[in-house]
Amino acid sequence: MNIKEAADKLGITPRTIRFYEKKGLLSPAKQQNNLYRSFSEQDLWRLQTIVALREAHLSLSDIKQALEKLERNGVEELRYYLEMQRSALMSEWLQLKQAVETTDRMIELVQRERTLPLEHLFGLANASKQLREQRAGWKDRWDFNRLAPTHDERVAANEGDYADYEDALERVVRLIRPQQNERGLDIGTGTGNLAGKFLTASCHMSAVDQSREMLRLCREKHPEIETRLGNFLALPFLREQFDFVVTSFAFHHLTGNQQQLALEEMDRVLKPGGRIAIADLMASAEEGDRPTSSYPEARTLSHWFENRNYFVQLCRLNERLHILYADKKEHPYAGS
DNA sequence: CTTCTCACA
DNA sequence: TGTGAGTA
Repeated sequence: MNIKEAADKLGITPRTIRFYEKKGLLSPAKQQNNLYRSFSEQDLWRLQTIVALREAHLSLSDIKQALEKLERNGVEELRYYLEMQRSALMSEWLQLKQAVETTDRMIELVQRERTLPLEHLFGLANASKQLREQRAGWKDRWDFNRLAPTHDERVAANEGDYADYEDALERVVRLIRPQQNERGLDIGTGTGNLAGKFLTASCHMSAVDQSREMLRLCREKHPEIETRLGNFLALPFLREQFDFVVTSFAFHHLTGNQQQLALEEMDRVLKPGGRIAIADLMASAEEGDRPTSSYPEARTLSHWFENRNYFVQLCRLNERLHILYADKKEHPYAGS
């Protein structure tokens, strides 16, 4: 099959196909006499895959890698690339959303003032820029992919940061009081220990983690859980999807500013009337131990939720370990 | 109809 | 990440 026929079949131009070939995504045989390209069924299948993945906005170099791995290791690898892409798109989408909000505020500002409020405008721009950089600023300084194979042993040891681990997970479940067929999300799920506990209550669980290896183990243990690559700062879900959102032993990996963003994200994906539980190492304000600790401060987190019309309940399991439970009101502006 | 290259956004 | 023009 010649190039034009192939191009027509796929709804692209011959020019584009040659371009993909130059980029190394494709190498159709050439006829001996005239050097015309000749497309086999294999080539066509490959082109179809490329076109499909382009539609998901994968870059050509990503597609190239995905195709190579797809041939060697099968479909599982492709799934990884698609999940990566989903996570990246979600993150871009959040940034666009933020840009829209900033623009709205600029419009409002310009409309209100008679002279051009340059300083104020610039302030808005800067705030937006900082927010963007914080979102992009997540780094896995611990290499959780490497930690994944031994993670469950470590939490079972029940010491250090993971003291009272099981107890904390059980209490999160009791606080949330999962009902049949509810949708739940576990963020920073690791190997799915917390998310797994909700399966017995017949909930549909989704689990997010930034570590591919952790998620692989999670799927082995609990095939029913829907796993997604992603992190706190750009949850790969649309708004108001979940009846409850939980997280355990993960939140403290964020910096203070990132924690604010993470709370907004949890709030975004939670349905009205939904519940949130955060089990993690926190600083207790009463003790005044904040200066020595980089942990989130329990009271600050509580206030964040209270200011947004949540009913909040805080309990403390040991020196550091707390569980913050927050209940989102059904109608946030009722009565006003 | 096809090839390739150079330039352009 | 593609496209358009010009060539053979």
